[in-house]
Amino acid sequence: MPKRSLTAAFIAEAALRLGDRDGQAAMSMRRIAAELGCDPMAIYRHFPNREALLDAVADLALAGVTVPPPSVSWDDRVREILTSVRAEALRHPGIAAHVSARPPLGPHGLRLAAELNRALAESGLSPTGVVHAGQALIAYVAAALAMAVNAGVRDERWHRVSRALTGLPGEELPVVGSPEQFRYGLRLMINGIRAEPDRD
Amino acid sequence: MPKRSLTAAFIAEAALRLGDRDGQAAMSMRRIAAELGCDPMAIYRHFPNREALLDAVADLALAGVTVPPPSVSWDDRVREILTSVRAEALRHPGIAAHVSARPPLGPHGLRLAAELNRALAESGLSPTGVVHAGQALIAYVAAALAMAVNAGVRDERWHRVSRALTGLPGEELPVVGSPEQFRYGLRLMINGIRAEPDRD
DNA sequence: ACCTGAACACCGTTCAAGT
DNA sequence: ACCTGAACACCGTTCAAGT
Repeated sequence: MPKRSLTAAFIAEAALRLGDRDGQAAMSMRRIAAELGCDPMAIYRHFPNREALLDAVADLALAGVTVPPPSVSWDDRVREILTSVRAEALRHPGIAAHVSARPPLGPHGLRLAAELNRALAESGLSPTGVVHAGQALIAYVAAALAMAVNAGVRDERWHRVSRALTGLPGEELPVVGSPEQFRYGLRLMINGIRAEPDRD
Repeated sequence: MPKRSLTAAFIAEAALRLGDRDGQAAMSMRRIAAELGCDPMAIYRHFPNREALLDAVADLALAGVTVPPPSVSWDDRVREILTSVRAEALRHPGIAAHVSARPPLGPHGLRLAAELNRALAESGLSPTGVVHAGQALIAYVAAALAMAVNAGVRDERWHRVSRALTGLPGEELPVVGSPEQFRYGLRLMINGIRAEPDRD
């Protein structure tokens, strides 16, 4: 047998590669098993179900996220962590949607959530404020990521309604899910944190 | 034949009711057809595919969203519209996840996006700022809604990481996807809009 | 011309049968 | 005891056959 005892990590890595190559539609138990050259049921020996496997793959996609050193200001650290999360997830088209749909509860996700909270703790927010703001920021990144995955290209109907209200020509309107749009929302939230009353 | 010529609206309404009763798993073409007492293929006469049908159902779920009169301040209008969107979507468990996953491009969604933009236009943001901020707010609502759908209940692992950083007892931590958590993030964004430099 | 439903090409997961 | 793969209970959608 050429399959060498399967491990959870090996399965998740193969699934990530498969998704990078063939996209989200390829992330079925049957096709992942085919990629591994094993029986679909062999995967269930290492993961209770498909969702658990995808959670592991999603966490793997966050392995490359860069965290700035503590010498960097708290708001730049928040910005860089979240921008890097979005960018890393988008580098893995097969799993990006799942990254956006699930809480970051794998080892890499928890590490990043901890780093995010550590940065927010320096903002002067109250302890509950830190937790609230951290969740709000994670929610925002998740949504921006989902928009980037789903839209990607400019949607004419979106533009029609925006144009009607602002009078701007369509070319100047931000693309849904674009990096510029992402950065703007992030700035709003960080500005909002700075404006919170319970800061030092 | 008791089925009386099917219309798109009639199909969408039946699907919404079915989802309210039996949840997200019931929203398959086959089960919706069974609810209607028709052949699954009859639906394709009115919608090109399942996604188009779910888009229509999602828009229907937004029919009851309340929009405050223009006499209300812009920030209260933003808050009320978005809070109402979240609440109305959660009243329809079969379609809430789809509402959060897709841009609001149906008639009700476009109406609400227009109202949101109108309110933001009064905030003093530049025209592009209005569009950016509107998209960021919609992204935030979508993510908060997805969290409420997916989590709902407290997730112990989330709490573990938050507790480690803040030293708070678990009982005081916000529940992921809770209304309080939603309101906090919304306040951050509105505060952030107020802090934008290009306001009047 | 319109409509139906059988069929296609898949799913995730269970479970009985094999080693 | 462990593992395999056939089978179950579904999918969304195509398309040929019927009216």
